[in-house]
Amino acid sequence: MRKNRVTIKDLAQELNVSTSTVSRALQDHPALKHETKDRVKALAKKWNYQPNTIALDLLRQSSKIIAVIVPEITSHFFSSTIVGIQDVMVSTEFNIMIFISNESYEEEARIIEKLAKIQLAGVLVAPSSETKNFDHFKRLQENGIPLVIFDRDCQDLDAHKVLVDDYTGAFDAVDYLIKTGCKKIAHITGFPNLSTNSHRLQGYLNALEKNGLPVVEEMIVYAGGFNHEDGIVPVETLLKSKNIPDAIFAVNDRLAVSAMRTAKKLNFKIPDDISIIGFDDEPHSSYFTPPLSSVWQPVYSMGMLSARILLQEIKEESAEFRNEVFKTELVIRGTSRKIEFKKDFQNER
Amino acid sequence: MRKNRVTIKDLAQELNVSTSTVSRALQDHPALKHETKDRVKALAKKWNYQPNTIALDLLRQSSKIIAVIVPEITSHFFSSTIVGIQDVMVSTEFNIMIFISNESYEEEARIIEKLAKIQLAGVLVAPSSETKNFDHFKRLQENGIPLVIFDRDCQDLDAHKVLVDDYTGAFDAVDYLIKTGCKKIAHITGFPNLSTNSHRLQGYLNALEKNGLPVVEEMIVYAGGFNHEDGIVPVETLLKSKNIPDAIFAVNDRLAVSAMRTAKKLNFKIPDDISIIGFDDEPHSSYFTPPLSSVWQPVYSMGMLSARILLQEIKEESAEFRNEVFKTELVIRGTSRKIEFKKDFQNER
DNA sequence: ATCAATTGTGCAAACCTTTGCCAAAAAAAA
DNA sequence: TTTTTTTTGGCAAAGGTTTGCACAATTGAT
Repeated sequence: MRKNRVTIKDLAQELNVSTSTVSRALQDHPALKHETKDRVKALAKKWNYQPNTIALDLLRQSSKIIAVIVPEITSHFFSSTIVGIQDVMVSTEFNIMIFISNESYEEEARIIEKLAKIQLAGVLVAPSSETKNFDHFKRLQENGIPLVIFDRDCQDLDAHKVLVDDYTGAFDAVDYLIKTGCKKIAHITGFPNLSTNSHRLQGYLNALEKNGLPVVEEMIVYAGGFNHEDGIVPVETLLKSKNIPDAIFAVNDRLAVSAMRTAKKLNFKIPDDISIIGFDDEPHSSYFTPPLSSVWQPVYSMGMLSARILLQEIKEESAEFRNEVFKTELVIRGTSRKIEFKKDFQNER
Repeated sequence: MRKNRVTIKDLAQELNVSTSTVSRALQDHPALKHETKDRVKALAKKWNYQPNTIALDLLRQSSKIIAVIVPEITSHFFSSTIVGIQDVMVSTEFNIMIFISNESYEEEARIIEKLAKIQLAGVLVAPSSETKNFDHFKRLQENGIPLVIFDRDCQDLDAHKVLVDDYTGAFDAVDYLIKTGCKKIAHITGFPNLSTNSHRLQGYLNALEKNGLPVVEEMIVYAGGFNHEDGIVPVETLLKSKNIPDAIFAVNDRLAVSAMRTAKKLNFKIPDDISIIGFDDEPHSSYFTPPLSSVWQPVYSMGMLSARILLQEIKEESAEFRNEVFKTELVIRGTSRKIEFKKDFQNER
């Protein structure tokens, strides 16, 4: 079946030298005649010699594999992050192995269990929304496996972290809505356990407070998940209640989109009757009618930086854990009103 | 740094037996006293012994790694396929390594070059849109590495293939448009080299022919890529020409969406002035206004089947190459008219 | 008591590569 | 020529596991 690979022994035999000479020749060891080196290299090339990675890994007691664990892969968010990671890794000797936790703590723990059997160079993980216990991550660290947490924070876990400033992103969005005249702003959020969600909620709350608006309990609704379907019922309830909001800030674009559809169905005019702002700024968001306003996150850069930090840690264990936080950007499109110049001007002074 | 792993030698030493005994005990070898086995197993458990994968791989001269090469990962299509693959692999001893070719032949060849250095168990690949030469795939096969091609066909390459019946999918969509009264149907397509594109084009052409409609050269427009942006100029040109279509069949949803937006901007009513049908049925397609009609593909199943066929081939080389073709499904929503009963009835007889 | 059959266990090779140490050969110095 | 230095290249171990072969010990049969 598998063709016999050319090994260093084959070369040695053919050239009547020892395997060590061949090995050294291929590595340009200084203590070797040039002529010998050249002969070896020539034959290696001719026979298309490929070093046996597995043997090398065995020798070094570690493979060149980096595991990436994400809650899901079908959203633009995580797939783009993976592209960022891969784009960094592709020019190195490392390769990435992808695992999907399906937002399940159990699955995540099982994956890490499985990883323990493989000897890998490092792990990048965006924790599942259920993950409250970090022992499995700690075990990894205790075994000397470099770890970087990205996107979602693990409080009380000492590790390298690459996050997004969700708080400010949310604050700015809600602050913007208020500046355009909205007074009753609802917030659709998800699993409260998730750092990204709780930070966005906090941003929402503080923006209300800063602008002297009251926090109304019923205006904060929880969706059961991150997908379009998960938003329909909560939003419908909200828009059919006595207390109708004049704006919705959604924790992500999918929920924002389902809010849009529900609002339209109930004959709300967007953004005149109700403004909507999402989070993530997915590529198709600008293609909806009206185009969705959203909070953009530097996902690709986040993936790249996470990868770089991990590589750095693999190269040399660092004394301190890094904690990088990326800034978001508010992208205003058609689902929110424009700030009028006069108003803005008044605010400025 | 890395903690010392427990090896079979450690166990052997502690129990005063040879490593072979330990090895056999852990494998429940028949020629071993029960008592010995139990003692070994107990200690292995107590010391949390984990077999060294690398050593095993070296022995078997092959790792438990499967490479998956896709043109991109941010679309719903490929990310879902990957989920299908992963869902099959997760319950096996195999893990997947993902590589992204960015629709580039060169990159694809480079990846395969890189793979040759690693000894892997098998490869799953959706070829890039530029790939016309299959020597790199053949080289893989010649080296005895099991290979499965999915989504995109490689004509003249003998390999396991898991594809989608793009031809019928397209035919049905266009046939449907004609049944709803459309007479001037345009088609936005992409790289003609790609099997999926050419099959969809063929389905479009044959549907016209079957219904006695003429093929108009200018009605077939080529977009430079698969993304939203790539559709804007071609569609604008089309809709501003003298010869305005009454329907657009797009080769994928992204282009369909950009056609929708352009049509709206030019004040076309959808579907009254112009019908639109896409391909892929991405999850958010139904959230546009009006909701996009599209051709659904069983992406998840395709990923799963590809993975299963590869596993099968890894287990035992099969005599024949399999060629599986999945059926699509036409999903009619708001961007295309409904078939009126009478009309349908008339057509039936 | 002797031999054969059975059962349990160990030795050592094999998988491929790197590398510390040592020795042989060559060159330089005396 | 002899000694010293330098250059060159080989030996063997190490990394963890499996497994064919052989050997030892036990049991059963004669």
